Amino acid sequence: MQRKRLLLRKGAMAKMKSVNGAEKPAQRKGSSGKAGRPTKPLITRNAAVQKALKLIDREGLEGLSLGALAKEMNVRAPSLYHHFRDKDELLAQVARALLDEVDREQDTWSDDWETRTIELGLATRRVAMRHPNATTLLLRFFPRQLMLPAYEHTLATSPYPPEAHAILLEAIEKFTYGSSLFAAAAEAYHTPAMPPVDTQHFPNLAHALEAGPATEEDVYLEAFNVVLAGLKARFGTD
Amino acid sequence: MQRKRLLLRKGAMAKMKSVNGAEKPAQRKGSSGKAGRPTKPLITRNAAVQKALKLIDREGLEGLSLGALAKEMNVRAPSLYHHFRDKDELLAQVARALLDEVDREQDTWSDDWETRTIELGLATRRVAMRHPNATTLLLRFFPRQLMLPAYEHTLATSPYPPEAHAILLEAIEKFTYGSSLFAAAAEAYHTPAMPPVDTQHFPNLAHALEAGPATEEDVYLEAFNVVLAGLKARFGTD
DNA sequence: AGCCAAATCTAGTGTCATTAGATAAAGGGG
DNA sequence: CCCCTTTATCTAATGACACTAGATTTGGCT
Repeated sequence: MQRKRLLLRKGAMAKMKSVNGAEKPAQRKGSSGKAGRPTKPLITRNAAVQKALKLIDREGLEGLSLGALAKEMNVRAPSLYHHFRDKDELLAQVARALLDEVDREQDTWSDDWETRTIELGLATRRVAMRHPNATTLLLRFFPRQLMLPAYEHTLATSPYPPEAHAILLEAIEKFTYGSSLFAAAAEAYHTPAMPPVDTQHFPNLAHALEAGPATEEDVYLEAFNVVLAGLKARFGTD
Repeated sequence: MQRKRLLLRKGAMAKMKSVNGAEKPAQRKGSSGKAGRPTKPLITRNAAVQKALKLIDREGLEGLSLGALAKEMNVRAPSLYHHFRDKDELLAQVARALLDEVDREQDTWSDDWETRTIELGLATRRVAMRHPNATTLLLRFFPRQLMLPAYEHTLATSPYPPEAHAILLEAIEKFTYGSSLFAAAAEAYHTPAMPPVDTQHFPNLAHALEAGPATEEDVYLEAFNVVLAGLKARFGTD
């Protein structure tokens, strides 16, 4: 059941833009008030995904039930199944929407390799902090396809030899997502990134926490520079 | 309606035992087969947590329902609420159990700082790969308290000055968990860590993937060494 | 001997994802 | 213009599940 919607109807394409004028209207238009097909589709994949993300931002991941999303769209929950096979497919699209936000910034970035690499990581982390409740979705539904062009660009312009590439990606990607996921989780669940540390038992740790860079993002940036320095030390020639 | 059997006399109950023949063990011991407090507690927090982890390992995170766990323990689901406030409290204990596995290895580690630091990261990653279905719990319920002693030890013996400590922790911890979380997620959801990459469109990326170190763990280790090299480059004196 | 607390049970409740099947409009072909 | 298929929504129902209420039985303390 549920075909696969390989083909968008052309008519639908033309309007794809109205995504948003829907605040309150979306009332049953030319209908007798019963059920059946509406004059104008009430749901589009895109609108549903965006509303879902907003709902998650506002209420948390657990706050996203199909019922709640449907209500948000002035529609009933089962109708969403006409557009998504199941809830997971919707969530996967939300994850994709997150990385799309990163992707859209790319043309504003520097040409210098190190700078651009930092900008990619930082953009990723900032999207995570903009949507902390949704960030864990990236773990379950990582749309790596989306990032391949950016990664290819990173490797193609990198000053390091091919043998370094896999290691370079591992270091940068995993560090960035590790930092982003934990920072987002701390925000989402209202738990401090670090618990109160007993200065008596853990003097070095306690000191590190108060003496470190001002913001968590600054710590991230400094650590990113450590990674870049490591790449240069291990693989650099100049 | 449905009477509540408030007034049944004990004698009447004596024969209604045939319940099920229940697998084999943990049969009600000194009981007449009804309900009530058992002679010996059937549930302990620890046993429940361990069984929960096993269930997650076997069936996935979604496979852990309180009903399933209860069945595993020859008990009914609501009984678990005598030992855990709610499911989250149980899951938090499972997360703690994971880090306990890391913790228990500590005394086998080297005294050399870099070696020991790698051993800590590697042990963390290996626990994640031993329990890939449970690993995401670390994001929601990170029992950082457990790791404080290990972190303090790392800082106390590190060859780097205090200003470096916060950055050092960020780099090592976030990289390690980033790698572990993604590797575990790939395993848990049966999705490849990297999708098939089109050699035409992404030549550098494709080459990096086939030319890189043999196993994912090897890539992790090499990248870890990059981080360590970066620390030395940025903060080292010798 | 009696009472309170502990540990389990049976019976629900409400929420939620998901399915089945009815209904009505759109859009195309005669 | 009528008919027919497809599309998009609905109502109703199902089954899992987390969690609650309150009954029941036993252990331990006084």
